[in-house]
Amino acid sequence: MGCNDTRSQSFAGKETPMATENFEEFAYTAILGLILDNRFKPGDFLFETELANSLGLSRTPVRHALGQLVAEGFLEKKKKKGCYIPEVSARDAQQVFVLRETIEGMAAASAARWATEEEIAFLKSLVTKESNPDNTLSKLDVLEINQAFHLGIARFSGNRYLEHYCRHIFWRSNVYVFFYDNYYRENIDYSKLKTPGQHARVVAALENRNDEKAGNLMKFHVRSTYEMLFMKMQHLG
Amino acid sequence: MGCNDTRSQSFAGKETPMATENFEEFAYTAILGLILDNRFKPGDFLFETELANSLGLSRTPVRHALGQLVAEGFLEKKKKKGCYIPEVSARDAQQVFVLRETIEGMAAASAARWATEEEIAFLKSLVTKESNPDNTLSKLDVLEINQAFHLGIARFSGNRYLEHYCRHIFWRSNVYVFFYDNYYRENIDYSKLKTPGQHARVVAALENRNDEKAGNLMKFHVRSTYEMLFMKMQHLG
DNA sequence: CTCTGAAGATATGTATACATTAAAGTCCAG
DNA sequence: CTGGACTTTAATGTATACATATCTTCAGAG
Repeated sequence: MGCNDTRSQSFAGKETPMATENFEEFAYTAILGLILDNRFKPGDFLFETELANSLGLSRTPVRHALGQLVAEGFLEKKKKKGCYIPEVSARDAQQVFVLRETIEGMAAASAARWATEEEIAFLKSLVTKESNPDNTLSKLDVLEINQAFHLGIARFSGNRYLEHYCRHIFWRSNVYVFFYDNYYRENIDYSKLKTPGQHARVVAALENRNDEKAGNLMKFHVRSTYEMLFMKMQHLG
Repeated sequence: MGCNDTRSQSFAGKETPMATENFEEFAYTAILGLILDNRFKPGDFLFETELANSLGLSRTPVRHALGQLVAEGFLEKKKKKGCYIPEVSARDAQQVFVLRETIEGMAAASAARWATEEEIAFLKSLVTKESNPDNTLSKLDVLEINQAFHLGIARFSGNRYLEHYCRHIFWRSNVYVFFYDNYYRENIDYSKLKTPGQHARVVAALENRNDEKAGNLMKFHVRSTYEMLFMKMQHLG
């Protein structure tokens, strides 16, 4: 149970704290990295001592970081027992994605009003990258572009609270993306998936400053993602 | 600066931890109580040592609790400086209420589908209380009924993430309700305000299981609250 | 008088020792 | 066997001592 090594692949790319950040922040991002990197499975407990040792810290900052992650809903906690990865279920996935649809829809609509031209250009560059059939993008590349796209729109909404919720529900929903990924590893040409086209259409609506359209297209895109996942996840029960 | 006494009036009704709860939980609810009770003004810092002394704890559980409150957006934090009450502004209020409108609207719509008959009856009883012109309700009573109503609907939405966001944005928006309250203390007959009637109509929609109507009525209600506050808050700038 | 900077005060950040408790294991009686 | 109470164990919960960074203050140079 838990993680025995500190090596970090892909997402979990932090082994030492940056100059500016303190141990609490380092622990937070490191642990979140481990979670997003799927190093634990639902129901697994994250032990303070074990994490502290593997990160080379004392329990204090680790405990603080775990508290944050619980407060933000990435982890759950049993009193005097510990923090653990939330169980996944079809019902939970439905709750997460229904909410994400609304929240991100709202963010896209708001971004149509508040995003600067430079910000929209940035989003456009992301779409260009992921749409190019010449590039051979790794799964990780795709994940990172997708993250930059969704969190970018969240930021460009100009509403700090909305951005906060977007980030949260995005990461929470990604638990299901990763979960799915673990069970169905295939080689896919991502440029042929529906995602890039849907992203492109959202950006087009942003360029036209059409908030209603941007919101609806984003909602459609999120629902489309959910349905794609759910088709493959019937076994969750 | 900060709070010098431990006495608790109105909201801040906790001086000793309950049997079941540990010091971290006690500190959390106690500090939240102090915040909601308006013991601090925007920009005030909450010192760990001071809080620990006044609550009769060590800094450890207090610090943990402050971390939670920051993670949940009740407080902001400057590194190596401390936690402080977020500043208020017209722009911030607008962001908060626009979001609250969407979030609580969604919750009401969801509750129309998922709330049990008992839960709807509970909401109805709250409306009855606040609508009764015979009762002389204190400001505190009204605040508590209002809280029970809004957080009740959040819970009855059946979506734990949505409930989480509702709680958060509700409390955040209440900063403005309290702020306003501090500047404009008047004696008002609450049963004559628009609020009880708007609450009643939301409940009626829930009874009819009309999700769209429930959502729209709630959105309207939240916007109405905002507009009422904003009329009085032009001076915020 | 103002600006600069160095020293002191104060609050946060971290490690560690110890207390507590939930749960797993163990032993014995039925 | 089986069940229940005791023991052990391994984790969290808490207090405290110390490290560190930031703000304040005050002195001295320009």
